[in-house]
Amino acid sequence: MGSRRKTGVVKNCFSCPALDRTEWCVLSQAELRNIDKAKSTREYLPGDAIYHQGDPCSGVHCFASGMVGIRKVDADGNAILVRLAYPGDTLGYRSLLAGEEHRDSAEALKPSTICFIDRAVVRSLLDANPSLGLRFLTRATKDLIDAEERILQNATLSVRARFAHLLLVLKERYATNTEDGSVVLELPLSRQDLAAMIGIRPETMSRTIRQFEDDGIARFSGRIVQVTHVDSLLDEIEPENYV
Amino acid sequence: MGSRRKTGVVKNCFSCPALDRTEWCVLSQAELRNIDKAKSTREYLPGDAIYHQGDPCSGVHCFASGMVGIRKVDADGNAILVRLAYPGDTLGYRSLLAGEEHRDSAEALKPSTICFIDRAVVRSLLDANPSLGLRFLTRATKDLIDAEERILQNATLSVRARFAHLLLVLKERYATNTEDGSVVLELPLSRQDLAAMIGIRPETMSRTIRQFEDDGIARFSGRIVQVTHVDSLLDEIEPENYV
DNA sequence: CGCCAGGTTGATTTCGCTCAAGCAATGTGG
DNA sequence: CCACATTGCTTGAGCGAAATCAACCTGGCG
Repeated sequence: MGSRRKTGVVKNCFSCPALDRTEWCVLSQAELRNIDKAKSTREYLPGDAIYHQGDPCSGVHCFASGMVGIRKVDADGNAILVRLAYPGDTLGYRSLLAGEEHRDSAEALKPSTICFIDRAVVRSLLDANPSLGLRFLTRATKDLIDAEERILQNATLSVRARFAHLLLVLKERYATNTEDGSVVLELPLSRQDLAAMIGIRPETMSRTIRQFEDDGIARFSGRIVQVTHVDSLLDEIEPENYV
Repeated sequence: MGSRRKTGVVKNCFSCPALDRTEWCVLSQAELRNIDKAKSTREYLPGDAIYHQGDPCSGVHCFASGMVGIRKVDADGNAILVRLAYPGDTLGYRSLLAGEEHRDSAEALKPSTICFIDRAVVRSLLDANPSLGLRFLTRATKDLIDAEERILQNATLSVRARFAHLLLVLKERYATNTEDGSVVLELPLSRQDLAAMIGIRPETMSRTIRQFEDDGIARFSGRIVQVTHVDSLLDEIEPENYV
């Protein structure tokens, strides 16, 4: 006991801790009640699959709490981590809207609570309440801008810079405490997954971590990272910008 | 004369050659008439900017005919080509929906006809006709899937494979004629822009082109390319897949 | 004519991958 | 409880692909 305290059952959508961050928050009380009745809730443990790439996409998953990673199978058959999802995210909405089957897999990385909403329900809500569609549109647009930003960065930046950037992003979400200017955080990912996130091999990840330690940028101990100089991370990203 | 025949003035939206490919095609006649009255049309010559990265985004541009490239300024200040737009595309909708200013620049690569629609008009249409929003949502989702596909490919595939892929994509759009199995097309891009599209340096582009010639995959003469074996291009992309 | 931008080519270097070994933590079956 | 696989991580050695640096060539264009 004690290891499951965050996975308490979500009673209903109204008390969902992530409701404010979801697209559904524009719905009326009556519409929300519709979802609430139609949804099914499940608890996932680390490693559990929420859905698999290639599965038919029969609805969306509403990510209430926990931690989830999105994976894609590459040409060699490896399920590489492509991004993280956050509570409030609606998993699988792209596949649902664009086509038939899931383009990627979703896997719980920590104990998570996730609800499922059938496509028919989503469809009827989209038809009934135009603001829901606009809300999803805004979301898709934001995701799109992020994706294009990432294309540019992967093409332009060095491995060091990309790793520094990743650390900064993770810091925003997972920094535990800050003291004398340094930041401590627990990486939610294995080295392999860290590597995949910035498109490199695990060996190169190890070496890059070692470089960062040697350069005094951060200290790594397992998944605990102490970033000694946040500014150094920023310096890594910007190759002597002049603007 | 003869070099401008494709840039005839677009009289109105109803006779727009790209209407079927736009999101606006779901609008009623009355709504389309609204756009038609509110829009302004402009002709652009190669090199002309449609909008600049950083500009406030005061509406969308409706790409009727011609050819347009989307550029992004990288960390070094170079305006690198990130993708091509096609007639029927609505330029700048991401920036309009997501935030304030343009995240990239649009530039005419060939003589082009492009209309401008003010954000207020777009907004009122989105509010009035829910299917328009859903249409844009589908579009954004498709773009998003493309972008993520590209992230994966850039990380996974070799330069040869990425160039082969680019040639195949350009072939779909710009293949002029096919004869004895070979395909001839006119590349719409400079070497520099080709290089930027697959995230490499111009020098590497030159060498890759030379490799393709030496390997008998294609013959390059200026911007004219004769792809001798289309199958060879496909072979380049799939590194002995077994599935 | 000289200039300049775009393109090609060559020489060299750098970065990240591959291959390979070793190590610590964890699990498993006898 | 020990012998042993297994898995994730690190480290080293060598290689190869692409970047970088540099020269040169070409075709406009003032």
